[in-house]
Amino acid sequence: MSTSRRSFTREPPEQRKEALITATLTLMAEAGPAAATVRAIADKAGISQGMIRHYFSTKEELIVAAYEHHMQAMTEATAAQGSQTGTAADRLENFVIASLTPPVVDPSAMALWAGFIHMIRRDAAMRDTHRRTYYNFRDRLEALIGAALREAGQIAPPAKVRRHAIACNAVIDGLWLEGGALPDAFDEGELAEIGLTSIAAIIGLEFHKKERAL
Amino acid sequence: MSTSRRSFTREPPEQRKEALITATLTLMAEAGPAAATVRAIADKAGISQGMIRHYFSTKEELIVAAYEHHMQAMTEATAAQGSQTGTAADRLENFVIASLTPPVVDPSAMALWAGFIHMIRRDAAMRDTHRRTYYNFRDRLEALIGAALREAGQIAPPAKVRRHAIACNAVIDGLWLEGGALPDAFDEGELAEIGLTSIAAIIGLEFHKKERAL
DNA sequence: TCCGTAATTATGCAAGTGTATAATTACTAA
DNA sequence: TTAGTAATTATACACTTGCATAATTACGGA
Repeated sequence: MSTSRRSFTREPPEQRKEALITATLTLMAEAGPAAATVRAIADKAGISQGMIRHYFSTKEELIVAAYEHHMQAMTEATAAQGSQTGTAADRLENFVIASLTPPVVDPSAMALWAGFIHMIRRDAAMRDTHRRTYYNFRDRLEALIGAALREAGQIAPPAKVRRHAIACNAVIDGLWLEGGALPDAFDEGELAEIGLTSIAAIIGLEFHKKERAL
Repeated sequence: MSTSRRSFTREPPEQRKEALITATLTLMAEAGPAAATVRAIADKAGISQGMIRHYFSTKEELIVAAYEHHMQAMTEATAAQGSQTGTAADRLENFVIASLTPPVVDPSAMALWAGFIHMIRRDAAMRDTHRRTYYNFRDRLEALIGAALREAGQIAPPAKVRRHAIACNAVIDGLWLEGGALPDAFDEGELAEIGLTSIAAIIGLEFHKKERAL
């Protein structure tokens, strides 16, 4: 009989990887990057630590995958709420609101992001993910701004729309950051309201939707 | 004679603390938070590791002091360039420009900041420093905005000036972040230019200074 | 000049780290 | 039913970590 090992079932690679990634993100969000050790990750995922090296060639690689996962989740969260229907201005408005309210604005999500972002200077894969994520967000914003301006009958040179997108992106990022870092400093809905007002001023357009319920 | 120890001189506590703090910041900026071990810090500071526990009750305490130091340096850098003389609009303009050009905008400074900021959720002292730093920056911005508006003969309700300050702060933070994270994505002076244009639009004022040299 | 004190160095320690490897076990296909 | 194989677990290893403590040394006041 020898020593009794814990029983296990074989699972598809994608499921195992996802479990490891989720465990990594949970640990990092709850207790910081330092808490995401191979043993803690494996424990939280309910498997043995050998699995990390089996599915990822190194812990570093798992971290990169977790970063990618987190950023994709945030991207999807901003795209979820009806950025598809309605006028361009409406879609832009929804996009901004989604970006500046929970669950996108969230202390855990912000801390997680910060725990990753300092790595982009030293890790090429992390840098690449950051670059891709940033441009993806900004390009979507730029498309919405351009469409909203055209919709309002304004001619907008591409260079100007680009600068608008950079500026609006910065407003959103800044407010998102501050909402995550000091959650008690802002009333509910305040970040979105300030974001919309600022973006309207920057691109020279007004949003027409009625006040949202608080 | 026994074993030969390295010779040393006694130095004032402030000097030792500063050496340790500087070493910590350098290591964290160059190689990330994980590289700032007690041994590496002591080596870089040119003293033995026992000094860390002698001047700080724990490594954590040194990290907090280093964070405080870094944020104060950034604060001073934004205050340096003539935010004292000239019209309020000029001072606001200088403040924004200083915040959106090197050495404030800097990949190392940004990575350093990110390496710290994820700790504010778990460490009360870090959280306190962040809160203080954030409000200090925003309050200075709010004062400048209020003065600039009054100067232009506009009446501005305090609540409105507050919202303006939150928004302008977000623009600056966002641009600062993006400039540090993707230094090649923006031309020299572009961040400051976009920042000034956006802030002018948000508070409804124009900056009159001539174009700055690139 | 010399002694006491505190700063400083050196060393030790228990715990934890990522990774490598060996031992087992579940599942598949014949 | 039974091999074979790949997934999974368990364990070992070399190294690093933060902290504690003992041994030394510089310096100021008598």
